[in-house]
Amino acid sequence: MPNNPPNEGLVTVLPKRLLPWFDAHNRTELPWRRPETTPWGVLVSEVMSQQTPVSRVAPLWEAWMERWPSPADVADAAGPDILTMWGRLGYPRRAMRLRECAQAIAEKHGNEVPRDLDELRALPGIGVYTAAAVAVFAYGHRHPVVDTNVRRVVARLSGKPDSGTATSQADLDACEALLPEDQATAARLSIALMELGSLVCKAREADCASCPVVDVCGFAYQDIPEGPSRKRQKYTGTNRHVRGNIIELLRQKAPRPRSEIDLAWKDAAMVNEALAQLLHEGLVETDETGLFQLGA
DNA sequence: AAAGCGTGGGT
DNA sequence: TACCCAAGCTT
Repeated sequence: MPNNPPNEGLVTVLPKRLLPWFDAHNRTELPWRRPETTPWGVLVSEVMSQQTPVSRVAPLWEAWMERWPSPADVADAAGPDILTMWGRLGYPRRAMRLRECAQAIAEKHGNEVPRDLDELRALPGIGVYTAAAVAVFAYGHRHPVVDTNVRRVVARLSGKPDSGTATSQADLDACEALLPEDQATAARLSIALMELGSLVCKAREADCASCPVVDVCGFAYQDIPEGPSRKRQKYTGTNRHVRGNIIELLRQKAPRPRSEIDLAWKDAAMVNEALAQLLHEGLVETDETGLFQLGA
């Protein structure tokens, strides 16, 4: 009896079960899954989806890609246009970083999204997850792609509670150990794992009854205590709330005088603080006459 | 390395 | 009503 590593079975079973399941349940209506989508389109979809539900991203991605199809198009766009187009997706700094990313690709990579994981990781706004997602989903490479869905799925498969914290090297290793050797199969499995977490093995409630790998899962038949959940952040009444209101005001109409910025929040001191930050970060600026507008 | 960064839908 | 959750990244 060979002493196989514990994941040997799963490595064989997962593709056999998950790939057919994915063929049947893959959300092909997500616009970036159309076959003609470029690597840049994939990258944009991933950045927009950072901490934002894909249902809200989809329509915006369509409009964005139609207006600015390539990195060079985004690189040349004006700041106020970028921020207005981004709309209410949230975390507007992502939009500005996406433009920086586009500029780097246009200037240093010949307007082509790099294939190499480290080159991707070096781009503004691209972290470990997004770099892997682009390398795998756009180029079909073999890397662990670990977002909150995959982290949860992999943890549950092995019968452990999801850490609920930021992805660790151990999470990456655990995922990598589940990938088959064949590149194309590994890439397909990576999307399937994420889709399973998104549609079936959900955070609040795992729908084990409709799971294609329920019989090999360490979670399904056990009472796994939930791990410490990620620390939740307040929004109502916080600095972020004020910042959001100010940016929204300027998306609606700009330029505006300071007196109208003060309408964003009843606490003037909080407006002062938030506005100072936004000016410092370049999300807001003043024109020659001292009126406020979205940053260039 | 913990904290900060938007927004909205579901329960 | 609150709270949870959503394809994370940066400093």
